[in-house]
Amino acid sequence: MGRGKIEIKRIENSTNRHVTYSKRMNGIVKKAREISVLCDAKVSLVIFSSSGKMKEFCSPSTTLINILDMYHKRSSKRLWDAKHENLSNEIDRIKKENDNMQIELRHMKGEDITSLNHKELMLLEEALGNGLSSIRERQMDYLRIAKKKDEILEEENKRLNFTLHQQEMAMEAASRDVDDDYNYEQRVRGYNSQMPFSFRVQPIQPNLQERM
Amino acid sequence: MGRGKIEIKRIENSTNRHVTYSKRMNGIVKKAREISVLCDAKVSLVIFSSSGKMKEFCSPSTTLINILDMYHKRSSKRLWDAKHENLSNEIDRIKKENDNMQIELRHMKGEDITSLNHKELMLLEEALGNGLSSIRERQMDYLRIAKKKDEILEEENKRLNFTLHQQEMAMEAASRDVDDDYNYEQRVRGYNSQMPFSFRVQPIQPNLQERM
DNA sequence: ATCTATTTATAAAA
DNA sequence: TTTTTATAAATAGAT
Repeated sequence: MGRGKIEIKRIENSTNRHVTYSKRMNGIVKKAREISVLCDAKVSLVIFSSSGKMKEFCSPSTTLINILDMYHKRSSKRLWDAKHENLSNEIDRIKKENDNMQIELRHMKGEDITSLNHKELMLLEEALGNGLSSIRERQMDYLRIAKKKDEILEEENKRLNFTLHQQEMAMEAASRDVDDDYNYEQRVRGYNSQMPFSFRVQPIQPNLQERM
Repeated sequence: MGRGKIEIKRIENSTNRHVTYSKRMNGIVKKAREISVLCDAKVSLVIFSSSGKMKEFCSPSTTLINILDMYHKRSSKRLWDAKHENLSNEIDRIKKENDNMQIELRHMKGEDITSLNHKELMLLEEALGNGLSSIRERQMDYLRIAKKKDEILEEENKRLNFTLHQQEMAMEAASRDVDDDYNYEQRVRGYNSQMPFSFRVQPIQPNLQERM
């Protein structure tokens, strides 16, 4: 396509060669862009001129990295070292594992189970039953702990009330001895009745502080 | 360059698109080969069709790896390192996802639940309960199908027994006419009483063959 | 760069 | 797919 036909062999005249390079290089890039638009193709094109100038084209829908990735999967040629291959393999492996777990989880939540047969359903039901009973047992633990805590608190309460009562008795006796001590007793009584019940006693059982 | 001018935009007709792809793809590869011969250029060309078929061209004087190396030096874009980093990040991400699912699965099986608080246990219990009821519902479906199958079989059984009985009666009547036919009747009776019950009737309800 | 005669690529049809 | 063929596009050589 030109004034004359040319043989496809190295152009010896350096000027001609460079002129032809720049013309054809633009031509190829244009063609690459066109095929990627017309035909939905992903193209990666890298050209180095004999003088070392680089030209790159990549379809707008992708990246060179992406294309190399696809290339890698197709060609089984190792573009990057074993390390990368290992990473890729590991990703595949973990993804598969992930998918399986996802499916198992969905099944345990009762989703997507129409594909399961009777036996599989039985196993699933058993697993769920076991899970449920473990969880209920654990909840019973909490209940037991709460009850025990209650008991201890109540007992301590009683003890403290008793002590308090004794003190009051003692003070009454004292006030009978020292007549104008009446005001003091009033102050003590007032203090205790203002304080919320829950602050009057402090449990001293660290093992029962479990999180609920 | 063709019978008509075309706009450079995606060819919607899939046949045309594929024809154009294969023609232009060959065209580009030819051009790439030509420029690399005529002008001493190093060219790497990778094309993926929309259907995923790959075509590669690389100047005979070099390799893709070589060109990528040169690309790497020129472009300051880090191809390998970026790739490596991406892979590592993805692995981390997927692994984390994996761990979470693993934990969730274990919890649903009633394992490792001592770290859960009361509210978390309640939610878990609810999820398990929902799962169980879905599964039991599905099992009931199977049961219903089995019952229906049974009913149909039984009905068919009755019908067949009735028909059989009628035939026997007819034969008896015949044997009363033809005196020495007694042996034949004995053979027929013997045959049916040896056959297992389940083989005497054949269900004709393809929709009830669901996998169990 | 730009022009243009010619070659080449390819769109449409088969 | 591949071939055919009319036409569009690319480009060699000149300017």
